[in-house]
This record gives sequence, C-alpha cells and structure tokens, in this order.
Amino acid sequence: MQKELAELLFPNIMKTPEDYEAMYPERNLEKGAIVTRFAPSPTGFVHMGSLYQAFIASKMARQTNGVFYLRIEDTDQKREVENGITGIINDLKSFDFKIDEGPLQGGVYGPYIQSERVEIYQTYVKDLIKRGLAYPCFCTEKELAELRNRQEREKVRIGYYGMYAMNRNLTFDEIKAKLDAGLPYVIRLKSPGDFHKTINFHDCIKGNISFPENDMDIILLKQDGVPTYHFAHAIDDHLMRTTHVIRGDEWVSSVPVHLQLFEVLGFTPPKYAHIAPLTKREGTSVRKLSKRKDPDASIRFYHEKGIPHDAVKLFLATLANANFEMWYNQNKDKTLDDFAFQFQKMPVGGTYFDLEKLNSVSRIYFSMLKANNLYDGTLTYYQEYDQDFAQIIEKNKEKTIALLNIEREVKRPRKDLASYSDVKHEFENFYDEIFLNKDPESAYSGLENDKNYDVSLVEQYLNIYQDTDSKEEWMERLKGLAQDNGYAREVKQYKENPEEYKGHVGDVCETIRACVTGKKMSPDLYEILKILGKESLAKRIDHFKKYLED
RNA sequence: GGCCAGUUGGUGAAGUGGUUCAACACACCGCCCUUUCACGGCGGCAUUCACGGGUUCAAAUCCCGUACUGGUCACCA
Repeated sequence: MQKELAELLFPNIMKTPEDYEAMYPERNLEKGAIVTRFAPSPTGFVHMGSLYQAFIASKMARQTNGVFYLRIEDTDQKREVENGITGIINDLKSFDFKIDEGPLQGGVYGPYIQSERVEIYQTYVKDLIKRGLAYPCFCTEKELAELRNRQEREKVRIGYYGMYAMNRNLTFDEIKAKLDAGLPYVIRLKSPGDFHKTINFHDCIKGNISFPENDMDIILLKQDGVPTYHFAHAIDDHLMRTTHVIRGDEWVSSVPVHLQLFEVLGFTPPKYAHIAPLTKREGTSVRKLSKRKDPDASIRFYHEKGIPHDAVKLFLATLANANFEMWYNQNKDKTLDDFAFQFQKMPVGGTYFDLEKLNSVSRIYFSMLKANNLYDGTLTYYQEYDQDFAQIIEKNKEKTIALLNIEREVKRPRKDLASYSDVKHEFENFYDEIFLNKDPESAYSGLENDKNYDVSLVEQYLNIYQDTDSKEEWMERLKGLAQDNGYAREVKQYKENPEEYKGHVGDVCETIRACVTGKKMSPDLYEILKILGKESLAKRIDHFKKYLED
C-alpha cells in the first residue's frame, strides 16, 4: 500500500537513494579534514553576520586541508533577489575566501543550487513514503490556524504532532480521493520521536546540549514540491559529504529535527558547530546585527570608509577566537593563515560587534603596512571615491610615499590611520595645490581659531633653513632660534623657571607646525619640513599671515 | 507560554574545582619619555565573577532555585 502511494505521488521519480549514494561517494581526504560550507539564501548582499560565518567555515576547512564549498539555498522563491548569487560570490571573492566547489566553480557533488536538486529530494521522499515514514498532508492554512488556536486554548504544545496530526493516518483511498479532487498537499515526516524522551548531542562550540526528542510531523516537501530547509539540509549535507555543519545558532533548537531526519534516512549525522550571532546594543537590550538597522552590517560600509578587507578579517578573527589577538600581537610577522582556530574557543553567547574595536584593529593593520603598499591602497581607494585627490597623490607619488613613510619604518610605528579615508584628512594639507588654494580660515581650521602665534619665529626659521640638516643639526638650529627669542632651549629649563622665559623650544616647534600643517598635531616636523622644502615653507608663511591678520 | 542557552571591571572578554583565578585588549585617569600628536614605559580602574541556597577541606568554575538577556516554536532560511 505504501509502495502504491509512493508511486501514485511520484510516478516520475525513477532513481533510488542507492543511485545517489553511488553518484556522490565519500570524499577521500586526510584524517581530520573538515568539509564545510557556506549556505546562504540569495536574498541580497552578504552582510557581516554571514560573512563572519563564512570566515569561520572557510578558515576551519583551510587549516585542516579540507573543503569549503558554496551552496545556494534558494528553496524559497518568494525571497529571492536578482543577481543574488553573483553578488554573494563577488562578496566572498573580495574577502579572498577560496571556494573549492560551488555554482560557478562546479564540483562533483553538484549541483550546488538547491532548486536544481529537486529530483534528488523527491527521490528520498518517495523512499520515505515507501517505508511508511512520510505521508501527504492536505491540511489548509485555515485548518492549521484553527489547530493552533485550539492548542493555545487547551494550553498544550503548539504544533502538528501525535494526535493533532490529522492527516497522519489517512487511508490510501482517502488520499486517492483528495488527490483526484485536485487538493494541494505537502509531504510530512511521520515523526517517530517521543517528546518525553531526551536527545543528547555535542555541539563543537556550545558543548553538550540536550533537548526533548522531536515529535512534530515537520514538512519535508512544500506544496510546490520544493523541500524545506530541514529536509534539504539533511539530504545535501549528507550527499555532499559535509563533516561539519557550521551555521548560525538560531538553528540549535532545530537539531533534534535534523538528527531525526538523519536517523530515518539512514545517514550518519555530521558534527554541528553553532555560531553565536554578532550583536548590537540598543538601549538596555541586545539584538542581532541587522541588515536594515545597522549600516555597518553591510560590506559596502567598509569599502566606502576604506577599511581594508584584511583588517576586517583580523577583526572577525579576534571575535571568533579571543586568543587570536594576543597571539597576533606577539607574532606580527605571521598572518591569519598561521593561526589555528578552535571551535571550543569560539564565543557561546552573543558576540558584541564593536566598531571601536575594529578601529583599533585596523590601526594596527595600517601601522604595519609598508609605505608603498599603503600608497597603492590609498590610490585605489581615492580613484573610486575622490578622483581629485587621487590625481594629486598620483602626480606627487614620491612625495606621497615619503609622507606616508614618516615614522613608519621604525620599531613602533604611528597608529594614526584607521582607514584609507583618514589619509586625506591627515595628509591633504601637505600638498600646496590643496593647502594654498584653501582660504586661510579653512586651511588653518585645525588651529581652532587660535591666533596666538608669533609668525616672526617662522620667518626667522626660513632664513636659517638648511635642507641638508640632519635631525640633530635641525634641532640645534631650533634651540638657537628659541634662545634668541627669549624661549628656553630645553623644556626642563623652562619648567624649572617658567617666569624667565616666553616659553620653550616646544612652543617654537608648535608655531612652525601650526604655520606649515594648519594643525596642532602632526607627524614628525623635521621629516615634514624636509619633504615640503623651502619654497613651500615660504608660501605657507604668507598664507599663515593672512590667517593671523583676519 | 513551552523548550534551549547565556549572565565575569567603563567596554569586549580569558579563565570550567585549589598556592599568580581574576589574564589580555579597548576606553578612561595619573606619571614618565618627548618638538606637538601619536608611539612606548610605569601605575590606577572587579577584595570579586547576576542574585539566593547547596555539594566540597576548597567554587567564577559542580548542583538546585530566582531574576534578567537572547534564541526557537512557519508550506522563511
């Protein structure tokens, strides 16, 4: 009878589970190799939360010489977005995640798009029906809603299970009659579970967890013949020979369903690793990072700000394994690839997505770049976002690299850059074509309207300027200049007898700095002056005077 | 409401029974270095690990309860 029912429902399915088992054999990999996947729905761009999951999955696969593949879960046509798949692939590519198998790169376990695998799912469903483990259900939305209401009233567990599974024991003739009447139906699992029994399993991240067994007759195939997530997961991850299912922890409570599915299908279950969500604070509550509410959830955000993807990855790495940061700080010459991530060290609760932390990670990243690499990245960034500035730094390539190199090739480099967008802000005043073309007020806006400077100090400095000076000679000159004008040669001198001086050599520097950079703070003045040269200095003095006169 | 999980300083977090167990990072403050800022150095910032009880010679670490936070209970993934 069950066999007849199976044939009645799926007359066109000719293959058997055995055929697919043979088609997709076990992978031949070294022991401990992790086969895992990134399995998004094509609902738009990849956001931080899913990127984080992809990062962890690809990392775990890479470091065990395993396989990282991409599977598109497009079983819900309603949610689909145009170009969703290429968008996802491009996003992953831009972060340099190597995809071993996927819709574009192919692979012997394909197709890697679920909508192209419908025949496979139906084959297994047909087999389950044949074995009396699944059945067609004709319940309408309305009936289901009524059931829910009734269960709410009776204060019993809500769901389609046990005695509430109305269509569970329909006879063959009843089913045939409904079919003949053209009624739509879904295929449900005839759950063998008992809610009063407990199922234990081990999650690689969360540890041992126990749940009541699943007794819900969950839907396997929707009305359109396409599987639900649960069923597709069981079939695909078995057939694609996934060893570790790495996914968001909103799935933890579904594990009993999934384990049951593996059981009835006769599959060995994979290991599970449920990743805690990236979270944000909102008042006193905590919520998942949201595509809609958080601009920083989008990858675009980092691109526009000019935070390199490698810096973002470093940040994700510290979120994934907090001990990464310490290791990295002690092994600056190593890369992400040299660190072995551990599931056990991944956070169990929510993971706070802290932009300030990203900032600090990015600063360290920038501080370690070589000037010419920094230059290349900067140029690429401004070619996209500010062509005028891009032209200027391109025209002044050597000068720009020299500027970017100030206090860089030292043991402890500066950390004043957190993004490419900071470069313009920090350095634009060093280009005469920008600085001198600004009106004096805005060129010197960094002085915050402080006009208490003695410009004659800079004029005197111009007269004694020697571009062959070593740093020590330069300093000597400044000290002389200080002394001649009633300033202390040394800061200490001044501190001991402040009333005897107008100020100290630092104040002299400060005045030159203000004149030259338009700011109260800057990288090493000696280096800057050397790069700018005497001519530029002279022009800046005139500019400075206009500002002071105003 | 049922089921499952989490709760360590200003923040993120290490740490799962015992003489450095309260690391580290970010933030903040103080001092030092110093031509400014930064960098760096030193110091400060949880007598205590949500609360209450229990087990133990010994608990942030194990057990029970309470509170709070989050997840989940779809023909969405």
